[in-house]
Amino acid sequence: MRPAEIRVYACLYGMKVYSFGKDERIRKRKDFLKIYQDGARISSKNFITILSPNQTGTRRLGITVTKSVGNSVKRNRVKRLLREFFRLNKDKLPDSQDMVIIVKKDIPFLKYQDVCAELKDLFLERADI
RNA sequence: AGAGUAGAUUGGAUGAUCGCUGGUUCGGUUUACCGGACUGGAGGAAAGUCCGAGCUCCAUAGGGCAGGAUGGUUGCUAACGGCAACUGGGGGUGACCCUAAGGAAAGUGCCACAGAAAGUAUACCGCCCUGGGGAAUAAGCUUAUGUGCCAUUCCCCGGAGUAAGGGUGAAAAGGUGAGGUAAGAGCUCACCAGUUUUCCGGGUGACCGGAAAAGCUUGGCAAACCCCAUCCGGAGCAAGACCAAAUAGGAGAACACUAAGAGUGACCCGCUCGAUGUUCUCGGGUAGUGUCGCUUGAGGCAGCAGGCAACUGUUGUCCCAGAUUAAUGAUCAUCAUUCCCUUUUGGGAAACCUUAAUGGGAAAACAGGACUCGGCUUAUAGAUCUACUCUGACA
RNA sequence: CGGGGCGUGGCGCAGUCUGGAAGCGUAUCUGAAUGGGGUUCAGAGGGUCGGAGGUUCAAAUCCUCUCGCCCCGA
Repeated sequence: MRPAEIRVYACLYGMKVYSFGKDERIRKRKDFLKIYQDGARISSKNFITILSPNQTGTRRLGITVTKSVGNSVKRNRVKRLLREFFRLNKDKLPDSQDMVIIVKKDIPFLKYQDVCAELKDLFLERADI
């Protein structure tokens, strides 16, 4: 099913495509620990991504930003950028998959385009496999 | 014009698309979601957590003793270690700035090196007087005799006085002058500086101004111990209150018994509760994307009045974040601010100066609520305003 | 929210309590020794004592404020 068709179906069932509700977030410490144990890790320049299948039928995102990244303004900005990327590109990701993104320390000031380019490379590669 | 001092304000704006989150409401459906509409959604420091309070709980906290904090005065305040005004001291040409600023004649302690001595002043050198011994010398007297006496000078040993002087040191015991003395010394006097006491005047007060007396002259350090005055019970929203099912323990009261232990996060006294057993009554510990606490408050804004001011009173008006893996974002467009480049216009011989416009590009800080307030401190691109001072020039 | 610790040559530390010349090890450089290197020996250089202010005759040390780092408890 192509993205355009998903949007059509979504409109028919009254669902928003680019929303990002609470169901799509990983919010429990237990879940995080489980994904850390079982998931497959992919490292890139600024992020470490952990992927793990789940049984809920939805794609879920969790973000880990430690204190060493910077003060709360920098941490919040990185989280917002990653959330924005997930929100706009989640229809290209496989179903029933949990995804935790860990932000490395000492990263430079990122724009949205930088995040987009880095993560798109990553997931296009996986799609080919 | 330049340099500077003090204080205040602001911390980009609008729109579109896609999202996040609180509230109200409507519909679907049904007790949990979905959708629609309307509406609210970070700061001057939200930060650091350095003080002070509210609020909550802990036998409502009484006494003692530790410990801690504060330290000019008056006022403001719910309170403060905060603020305002004033006083003393210090700095600056000045606007102005800094100031833990009670007590050193309660006690203890410390003051390196140097120096005689670093605190009940001492007595090493020096100065002066004097006892004894020795040496030298001119005159006089004397004698067998430079033998003795006397005088002067020097040296050695001892006694008494003195604090004027002594390359030091951060600091040396009031300073200058005169008298006085064997030599000296506030020993005495004059002037000056300081201290204490008393009196007069001003001020609510810190304190200020003036007068008199006492020779009184007493080093510094209490951000050394300490003394004095005032204040402080402890813990903190992870405080604290509540909740469905299953499983099975618990709680309260009375009686008996025990006096161990616990409540008390400095300790002691005091106070309160009581291990265990029996009987009766009640109905829930744990758990959790749980609920409440959770945002209306010593609240914001505007006007008027009082006060030098901090601030207070009063009237009107407004409701302005409540997340919990933790919400305010992303993209685009336009405008405004600053800077750079290009071209054009005006002046000029040129270098260049300057006004406006076109096009292109770049920059925009410090920083994100987590129970709530009042302060303090720290970070901060750029922009704006007010008052004042000094220097230079001109009138 | 509460509590504690650290900051001194390039690196690791002492000195701070009780104020009085800033030191130790290692590293660096120079020389000696060796055919050369290492080890060893001798010598030298290198410090705003995290920052600012204050007290004091005098501050790494005492006091106040502040910056950064680390740890612990609920």
